[in-house]
Amino acid sequence: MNVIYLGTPEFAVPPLEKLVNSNHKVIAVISQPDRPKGRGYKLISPPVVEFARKHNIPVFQFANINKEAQALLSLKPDIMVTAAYGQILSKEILQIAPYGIINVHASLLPKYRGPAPVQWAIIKGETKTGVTIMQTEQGLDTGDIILAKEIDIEEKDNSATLMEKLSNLGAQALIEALDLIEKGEAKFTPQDNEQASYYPMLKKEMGKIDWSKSAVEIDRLVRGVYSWPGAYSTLWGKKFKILKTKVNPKEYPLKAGTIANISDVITVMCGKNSLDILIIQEEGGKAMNVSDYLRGHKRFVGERFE
RNA sequence: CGCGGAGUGGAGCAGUCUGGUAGCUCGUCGGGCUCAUAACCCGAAGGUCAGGAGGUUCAAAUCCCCUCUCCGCAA
Repeated sequence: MNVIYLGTPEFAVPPLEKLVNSNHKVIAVISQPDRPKGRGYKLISPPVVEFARKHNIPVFQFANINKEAQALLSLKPDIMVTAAYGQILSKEILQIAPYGIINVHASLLPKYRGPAPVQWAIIKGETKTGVTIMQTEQGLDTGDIILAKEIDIEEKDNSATLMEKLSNLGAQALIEALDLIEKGEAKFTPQDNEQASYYPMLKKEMGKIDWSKSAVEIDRLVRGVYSWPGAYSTLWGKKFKILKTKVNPKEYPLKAGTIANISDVITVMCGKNSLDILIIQEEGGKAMNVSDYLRGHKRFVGERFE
């Protein structure tokens, strides 16, 4: 089938790659416009655009796709695919392709609808998640389900590693779904709205650690908000990113947030149990193992994260 | 040209304001002690202090100028 692919971030690259190498043909890639990013506000193209250019696939970066129905129609797609595209599609756009439009979503719908399903699944302590291929419709992630694939969330997974796994799993699921649709064998199952949950985009402040919470919860937060926005806390008026932690069952008779012990790691007392910080990044500095960090910094047992 | 921090032996840092023999913790290598050890003791190697045959100076890691690189904020 001739496919128009709509996607933007890193997550959307593997499915596109698999699609390019499949029997289906990607006739166009649509993504968000380049945005100023990073130091100096340089204009950066979305990862999907970079990929498409390398493979000589026509790229469109519409400011508002809903005004471009004619352009899409003239491409004559059989079907369209969305994967973390980033714009809400109008009814008109949804009806352009004869086979409609399907979406790759990184959760087991109807749970974890919304733009940050992977992060939230980790933060909430889920032990499994997955990808769902469903119809794209006007509601956010509410369309009928074509197929889903499960995966376990491991203790060591953070959003970055899990995202990568789900992205690859999603790529596989997407091709299967397209094949089913092409053969006319796809079944469309409505979502059970009773079971549905929706979680919003992460905000920067969500990375701030509340040490009065349990070590288990904080560890989930650290893993869930990695690598954006990243968990952080303040010490000596400086912001420290906390990139990797491990729950430590020890309890100390100290206020939450207090550094209880220093060895190869920094152990901080939490609301319940304590947390070993393994990788830390001081404001302005680079990320490093705590054991390295400690070599050049004074011991600071008894100090307290705010 | 958005704001800011930083580049010093293999690692992490101090020294820069108040120019004048390059230092700390760890690692590495050799030796000692020990039943033994990531412990302890002694010793050694290893740096043109990011780069500029730049400026100031009797003298620059340190003050001034330019370039490169890394990072935090912001987006």
